Amino acid sequence: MQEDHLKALLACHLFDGMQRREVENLFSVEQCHLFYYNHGALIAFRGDVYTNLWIIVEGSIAAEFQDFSGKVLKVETLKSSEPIASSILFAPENNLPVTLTAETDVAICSIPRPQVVRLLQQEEQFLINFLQDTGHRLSLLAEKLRLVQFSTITEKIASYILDQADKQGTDSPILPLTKEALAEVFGVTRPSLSRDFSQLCARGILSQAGRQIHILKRKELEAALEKG
Amino acid sequence: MQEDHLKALLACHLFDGMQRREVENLFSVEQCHLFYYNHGALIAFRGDVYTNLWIIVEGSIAAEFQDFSGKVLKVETLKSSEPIASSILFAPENNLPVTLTAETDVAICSIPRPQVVRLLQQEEQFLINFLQDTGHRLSLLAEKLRLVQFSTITEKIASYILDQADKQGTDSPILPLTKEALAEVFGVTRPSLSRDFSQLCARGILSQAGRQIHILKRKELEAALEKG
DNA sequence: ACAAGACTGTAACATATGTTACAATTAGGG
DNA sequence: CCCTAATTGTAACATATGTTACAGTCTTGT
Repeated sequence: MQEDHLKALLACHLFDGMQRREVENLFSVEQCHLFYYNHGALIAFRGDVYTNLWIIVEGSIAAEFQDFSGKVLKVETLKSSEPIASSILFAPENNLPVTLTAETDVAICSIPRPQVVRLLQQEEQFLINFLQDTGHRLSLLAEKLRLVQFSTITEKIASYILDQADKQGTDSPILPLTKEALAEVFGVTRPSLSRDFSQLCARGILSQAGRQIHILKRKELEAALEKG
Repeated sequence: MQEDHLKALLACHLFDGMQRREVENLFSVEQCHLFYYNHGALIAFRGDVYTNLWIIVEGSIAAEFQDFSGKVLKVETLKSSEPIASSILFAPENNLPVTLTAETDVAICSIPRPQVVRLLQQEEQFLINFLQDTGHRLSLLAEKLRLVQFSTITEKIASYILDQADKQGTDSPILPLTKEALAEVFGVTRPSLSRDFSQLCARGILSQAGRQIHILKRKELEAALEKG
């Protein structure tokens, strides 16, 4: 394995709080396999059997639901050093709940389950990290479900923009995604998203120039969180 | 603790494959607390901090999302002997993702987290069971999200009825829920559900008399799974 | 600097689902 | 067995979102 891939692997949060030597004592990198995918490649389908723990060591991966037609709901973007579907590794149904697509050129390290079991048993820190990761994913997924079910497009926009303004520390945030990608994250169509953006502008709450947003009436935007 | 509550506790799948004596050696029932709730009571809100592992020892609990208005999406029904929100116990955000409501009179056993940690470390079987439970919940939640996002009401009905027919081993299944409860499970309004049921009847695919369903054209019902 | 492709806004229209209200039926408790 | 409350079907209407199509603008690679 290349040194940068090994570094990415050891930077995985599952190994937080462990020394590199401890990790290397407990599992042999030789027994892991590396897989490479090109940008845009389909890595795995929803329903595929998942029996090894995959950790991304290069690039990033989209985890999403796909309709038989083209409809998409993006669940999350997984980046280098992140484990994939940790919860599923030990689920009674070992099937991936989402489809995985390479958003860039990607390299994945595949760790056999017995090695994971050994780490869980022999390293308390790894156990805690693993449980934290699975718990965190469940929280994310539950929140996603709540948003999909209970919020209108306008509410999603308001919540997203307020969040970005917060993160970027300004009332003039720049969208980190194209509107097209944002539509996938929200699980709505692009024209519908565009329409609602326009309405918020028409109401004088926002102004936009491409990805550059300006919050003009923050209070009304916050009010839109609860009323649409 | 009453003997029947203790029995329910030990019947929890987390203890599968362990002897009663092993369990009792590893954690002291004395350090657990019992909580009682009446039918209909609110047990906990979404967002509440969750730091002990709760196991139902009597009755059943609805885990659901609730709108600020009255809209409800039921995620699952948790029955006696089932653990609650096992994933969340170790999540970095220790907040319940759903609201818990008592569907009957309920008794809950609350196990302090340190005791759970000890069990996880010292009993491999418990660790496996715990990971299986969290994995299973994630699978369920992911599937729920997919259904909410990608299927029409008619598709949900078709899928549900075919599933029930399968479980009950007959093409004339009886709905185990009122239509009102079913609407909550689907996250739709009751009149909308009723309207789509009527349409399926009008198309000659089903007939219904209260909760008694008859599948008249199984092939068309199966086709409705993919096309609405 | 240019061309090709990606991204964006917009409009007219279609459709699924929600809202509200009311009457008919059923089921359970006293 | 009856009475009340829960459940159900239905209709007219409102609304949110999807669909399709097109034209304008921005990006990016060469």
